[in-house]
Amino acid sequence: MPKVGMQPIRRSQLIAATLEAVDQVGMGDASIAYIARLAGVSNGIISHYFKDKNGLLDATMRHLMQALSTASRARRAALKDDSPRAHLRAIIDSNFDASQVSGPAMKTWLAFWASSMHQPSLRRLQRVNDHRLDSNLCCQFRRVLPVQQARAASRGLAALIDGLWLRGALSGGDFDTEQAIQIAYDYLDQQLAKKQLEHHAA
Amino acid sequence: MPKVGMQPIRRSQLIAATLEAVDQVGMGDASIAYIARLAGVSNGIISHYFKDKNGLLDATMRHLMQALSTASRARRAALKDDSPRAHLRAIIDSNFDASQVSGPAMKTWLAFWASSMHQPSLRRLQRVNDHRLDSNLCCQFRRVLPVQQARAASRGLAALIDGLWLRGALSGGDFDTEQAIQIAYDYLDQQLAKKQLEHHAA
Amino acid sequence: MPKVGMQPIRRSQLIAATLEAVDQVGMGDASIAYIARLAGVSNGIISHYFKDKNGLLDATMRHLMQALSTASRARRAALKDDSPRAHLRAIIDSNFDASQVSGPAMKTWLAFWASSMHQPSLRRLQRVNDHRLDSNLCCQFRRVLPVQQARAASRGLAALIDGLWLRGALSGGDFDTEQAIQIAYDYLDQQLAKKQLEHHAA
Amino acid sequence: MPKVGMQPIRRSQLIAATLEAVDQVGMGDASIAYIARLAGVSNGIISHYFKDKNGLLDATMRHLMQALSTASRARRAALKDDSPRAHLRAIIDSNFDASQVSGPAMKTWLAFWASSMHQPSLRRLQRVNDHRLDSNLCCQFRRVLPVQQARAASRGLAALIDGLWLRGALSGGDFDTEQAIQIAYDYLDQQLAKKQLEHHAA
DNA sequence: GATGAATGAGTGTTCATTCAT
DNA sequence: CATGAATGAACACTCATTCAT
Repeated sequence: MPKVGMQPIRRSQLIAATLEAVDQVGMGDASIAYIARLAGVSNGIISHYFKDKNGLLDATMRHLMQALSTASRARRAALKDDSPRAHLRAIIDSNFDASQVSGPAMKTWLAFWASSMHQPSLRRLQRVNDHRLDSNLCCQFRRVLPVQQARAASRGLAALIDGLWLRGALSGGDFDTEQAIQIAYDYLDQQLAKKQLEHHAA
Repeated sequence: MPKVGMQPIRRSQLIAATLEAVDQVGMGDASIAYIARLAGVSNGIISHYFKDKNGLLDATMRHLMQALSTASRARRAALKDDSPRAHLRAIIDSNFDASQVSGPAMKTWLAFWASSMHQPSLRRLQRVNDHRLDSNLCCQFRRVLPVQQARAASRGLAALIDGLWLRGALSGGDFDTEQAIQIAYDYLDQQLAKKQLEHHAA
Repeated sequence: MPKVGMQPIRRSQLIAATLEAVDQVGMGDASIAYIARLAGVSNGIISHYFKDKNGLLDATMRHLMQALSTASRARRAALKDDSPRAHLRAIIDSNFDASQVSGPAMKTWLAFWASSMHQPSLRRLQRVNDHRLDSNLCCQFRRVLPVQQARAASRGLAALIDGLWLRGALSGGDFDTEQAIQIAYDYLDQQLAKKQLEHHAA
Repeated sequence: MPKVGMQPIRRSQLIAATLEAVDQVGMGDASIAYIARLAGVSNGIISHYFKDKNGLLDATMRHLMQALSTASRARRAALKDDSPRAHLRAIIDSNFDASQVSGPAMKTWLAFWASSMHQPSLRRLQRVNDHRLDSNLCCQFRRVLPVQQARAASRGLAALIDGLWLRGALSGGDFDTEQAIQIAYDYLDQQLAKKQLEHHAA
């Protein structure tokens, strides 16, 4: 059933199949044949749309990142309160969004992280993503904290988010999102509380 | 030539070669042939000592964990100050010990984490390790905090440690250990500070 | 847009692309996709005009042969001198014509020769071509030599031409055409010189 | 039935299978699977002994060349007459030796020639071989001819030999070796005859 | 007439594993 | 103990071909 203009359809179909495959058997065993079978297409189609397996994995990682940044942007655009605290909470929330703590997403992120240690193209994507979170956080912290402290706070919060996420991913299937968010909120408030201390000291 | 008692020698020789291999080419490309070449032995010997490749990876992960817990125990045994704060700082320190932030260690940990999502035996090891850090932290926090708070604090600190470690690993080669430790110390002190607030409130 | 009469245009366009492809990457790697890309058309069009890849290769070889025989005919038609020697020199010249010693031509001829060992259709073409050169040469030699000698002389000269051509093709890019032609002329004159000897002997 | 010291045995076994395969189906269709089946071994063994297919083809071409030079050396060592003419005749003979005009040998040579146009490693081998024939011929011609003439004579004879060989290969299965040798002998004598002419002229 | 989506068999290659020596 | 020869399945990838549009 060959048609015209299939490119975007097939691409997202194959990316979805890749996520599903990584969820089911891990990235190591997510062969092209396996992914193609999940997508219900032939093996050869992958090179047709992504050149090779690497192209597919690249596209899949890009898709995950875009999903995250889209979710984050949506949450922040919907804020009624423009305070730094509200923005930072929205960022925290979006990192524990359902789309990010699902099995496929978590497994794929982890696998990509591991792969990125030895694959320049993935590593580059990885660093772009890391930097974006960091800079988003820092931007907000700087509205209430001096630059030095803002930087430390954003590093700490970014690490805490990733760490909570990581331990959630590794712990099993039951991710207690609420508890994780609470811990992150706590950290956030403690960092913001330094504002007053700073003012008193000044 | 006495060939008795080779077992422990060969085993650690092969584990070391595995770590080196994962560092050099990643777990995906760390084939038995590659590891054997690094160790300077024949391919066949691996099944002799570890049954199969999985056995070797299992043993390697166990080795890493043991190294971490040994380092931690050593630091804590050397403490002159028995306070919870001192113990918790020692635990933090040992997680950013040189042995844990080296290239091979970081790459191998990451690879194991990713693999553990799909390999029951690795997953079991992983959870034991996670639990040990958690319980060590909680144990100390409970000496000054009520159980509920102690649990939250230990989860937060564990996550922060892992997150700092993770972001350090992913960021490139230059791991700013001092900054990471400082952020963790900060978090620790904030959690411990709740003791007084709690007492006042009570 | 009148799409009638495209056949001859498309056919020669695709044949030219085939020659270019064989020149660039060799016959083994001259895939339909590669040729189509060079020609700036879609993959599917080749079966439309040539049924399959074999049809295209067949047509390409026919094209090369026609080019050679056309060149030869043109040279001989332009002769002012009708002597056997003049004709034979013209034949020699046309075999080292620029169109025959160019990279694409040499590489394609060689590739076809090799393929013709295992492909009946190409082999048939090949033999027709060989026979034509032989018979053209023999025809002229017979005007001055007895049949037996004429046959030997034409075989020798044909072989010498092919051999010079082959060694030129294999040697690299720098084909010393003049030297090759000189050697062939030499051989020609020696064969023709047997005429007198023969007469003397008679 | 794995044994030790199989390397030389397996290597020549696989080279023989390669020649047979190229003879049967041509180099294009001589897949590793086909060759392995002919040799009665598994596919994987080829990489074990030759690293990859290219290594096998390289070794096969080297084998053919060595066979030729060995044959040539043997013939020349057996000469009772040390004259240039005798040596040159021996060289001619060895190029039409049964080992060189057999189906497998001819088809493989042709295929290698074609491949060498696009494969640097084969091209290098090819040029070494060409140069050897040229220099052997020239060496003998120089014993009776001035250098300039010797060089031309050796080029001509080399080309004639290759051309006769090529046309024999392409013509079908029936290689009239005797006729080819006679034509080459003729050429040889004509070149040697220039000695006297030269002297007379001088 | 022309496209390009789609197939699926086939390619070279890698690899964990087994086992005779 | 240790070797390395040997296997065969699995892999990513290529390709000529078909066909709905």
